[in-house]
Order: sequence, then structure tokens, then C-alpha cells
Amino acid sequence: MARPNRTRNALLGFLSWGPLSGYDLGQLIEGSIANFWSEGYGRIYPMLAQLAEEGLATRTETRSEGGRPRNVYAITDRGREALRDWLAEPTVPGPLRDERLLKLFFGARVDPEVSLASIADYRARLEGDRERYGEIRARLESAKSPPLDQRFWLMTLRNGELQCEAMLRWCDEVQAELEKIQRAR
Amino acid sequence: MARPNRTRNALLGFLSWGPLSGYDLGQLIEGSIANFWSEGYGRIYPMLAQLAEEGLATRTETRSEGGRPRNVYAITDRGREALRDWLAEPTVPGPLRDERLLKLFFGARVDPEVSLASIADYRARLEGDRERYGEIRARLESAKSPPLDQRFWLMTLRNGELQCEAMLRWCDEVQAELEKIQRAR
DNA sequence: CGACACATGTAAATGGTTACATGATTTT
DNA sequence: AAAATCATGTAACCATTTACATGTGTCG
Repeated sequence: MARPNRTRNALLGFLSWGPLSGYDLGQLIEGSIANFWSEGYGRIYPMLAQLAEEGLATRTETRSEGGRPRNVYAITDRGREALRDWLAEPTVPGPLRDERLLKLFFGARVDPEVSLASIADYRARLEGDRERYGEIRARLESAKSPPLDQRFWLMTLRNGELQCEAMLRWCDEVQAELEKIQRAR
Repeated sequence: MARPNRTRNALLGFLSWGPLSGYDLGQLIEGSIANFWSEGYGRIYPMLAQLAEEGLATRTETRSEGGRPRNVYAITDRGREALRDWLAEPTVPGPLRDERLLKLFFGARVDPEVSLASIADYRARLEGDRERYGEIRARLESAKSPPLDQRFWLMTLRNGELQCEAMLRWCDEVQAELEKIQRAR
């Protein structure tokens, strides 16, 4: 069998906060966990249908006054149970696939320029991340969210921040080394 | 269309060192880039057949004296070209999926114990990684490999080392925070 | 002679991405 | 009136994993 379904659990997690539509879920995911998780609508809508089929969520068609028709999903008790079960399960890390490192591994096959460009691109991304993290932190720390949830969100944010820092240091080191290789040619 | 094929490029990279069989490739990958890349035989053999079909590699059945029959693949000029093209392409980062962080994000839904156990498990993995990296570094630095290749390999190793360090620090911080939450209940 | 490493593949099932299709409502 | 956003979905396609099937040679 392939890996167990993870989209299901992500959706159940968000539904545990309250009833949401597929569109809501997409927006919410994009605005909160996008730094370490992604889901597209092509995955969300079918999965919601499956959740309803399995009795982990219920679907209600709402047509509020002046609003568009929406399908809102609410988690059921069995859904909550499934969520808790998954949260308690030990996490088995999936297969790793870092394409940038793979290219660098074969870097001796091409001009150092090529690797230097890849590192420059990576650094730019990281700096963008760092800035975004700063904004998220400011927003999180000033907002009056459910306080307990907020502390967990900050922990995941901290992960991104530390990762970012470490990778920026790595970029510095690798850039220096690549320039040394370049000068030696 | 789905993501472009990455297994192809990984195999071409190794074949650029010299002719190899599918089994060789599996062993080699396991013993070198396993820290940031994985391929199973169920992927390797079909991809080699495809590589041969596309003219990026040639297949030779060898039956050396006293040895088992082996299918050895050698990269072609067009294969080398494809490899260089891929190495020069900018890397587009794939979708992120960190299941451990996703669980922590919803950590308020369960007892802090659960998150603490997850962090303890993560720390144990990281410490194992750190030890393995130490061994790899010792092996790489004492071996007389092609010196230029070696320098690139060390750069990818350094990535793992820095990542490891950063994540161990994160574990410390998160553990302290979780224990604080636990005491407050 | 039994266990283990060498060696090559196929099949089944899923997961996941992207593009496409469609239409309503709000904003400019 | 056009553009953007809200909103829901389907279809095609590819990647990937895991399990299965099969056989040879070597070492203790």
C-alpha cells in the first residue's frame, strides 16, 4: 500500500475548530500552515466528500441571504476521535527528496557558477521566508486567539525561524567554498 | 501535468560516474545520498528501462565468468547533455509536507504528553542522524575520492549537520514550552 | 544445507498536481 | 462593463510505495 492519507487529517484538524466550507479550508491553510503544509482544491473537495461518506464529517448546503450557495462541513464525534487517534500516532517520516541538494551533490559536473546561482536563489527564498515569519510572529503575538492554540502555532513558527537561520548560515559557508573552487580553476 | 520526473535525473547523475546496474544504483544511493534522497528498486528498474528507450543510456547484458548475469547501464552523450541541462535548471521547491509540525499545530487538541512524546522521538532520530553524519564525515575526509566531487559531497553533508543542530535546539525550546503548559494544567 | 547477499523485475493501489469547466457576486 | 474574488467541483496524468515473484551464487 502507498502512504496513508494525510490530507484527511489536516482537514479534520481545521474542522475541529468549527464548520467550514472547502473554500474556507483552502484559504485557512494558505494563511496558516502554508510554511510546512500545502493542499490544493483538487485535493480538498474530493476529500471532504469522502469524509462525509465515512461519517467523519457532515455536509450542509447553506444559502444565506444575498450569499452564494456553500457546502459547509462539520466534524462529527467519530471525526474528532479519528483526529485524536492520528495526533497520538507516532509520526513515521516520509521519504526525503531535496532536489537542490541532489544537484549540488553532482555539482562537480558543471561550472561552479551554476551552483552559485542555485545558492543565491535559495538565499533569496530564505530571506523572503525570514521576513514573512517576522510578520506572522507580529500578527500572532498581537492577536487575541485562543491562547493555548496560539502557543502551539508559535512553536511551529519557531521551527521555521530556526531552520531559516541555519540554512542562511549554510548558504554563507557553501558560497565561500564555491568561490574558492571557482578561483582555483 | 504532475511534477516532472526527478528519479531520471538522480540516476543520470550516478551513471555519469560510470556504468552501473540497477542493483548498484540502489546500493550507491542508499550509501551516499540517503540523507536527502531516496529511491526504491520499484522505481529504479523501470526508470532504467525508460532511460534506455529514450537513448539517454545504453543497456548491456554482462555475464562475467562465475558471476550472475547483470544488466549494466552506461550514460550516453545525450544522457550527459540531459544531466547538464537539469543541473542548470533553477530548482522549483516542491510542496512542503511536514506531518510532525502539522500534528504539533493541532497540539492543543490533545494532552501535552502526546506532543512531548513526539518531540522525544524526533530528538532521538536527530541524535542518530548526528552520529551518522559524524561517521560519514570521517569516512569522506579520510577517503581518497575524486577530490572535487568530495568537496561537493561535504557541502551536502554540512547541510544535514546544520539542520540537525538547529532542530535539536528547537526540540529543547519546544520541550521546555510543553512542560510549562503541562505544569499549568 | 541453510542463510544471506546478489540481482531483476512486475503489479496493484494510492497519493497528489495541474488544468479545465462553470457560474455567482462584489468591486472598480 | 470588466476584473477580481467567491465557490465548487471533475478529469487526466504522473509519481511513488509496497508487496510480490523469481532465481543465482557464496559463505559458514
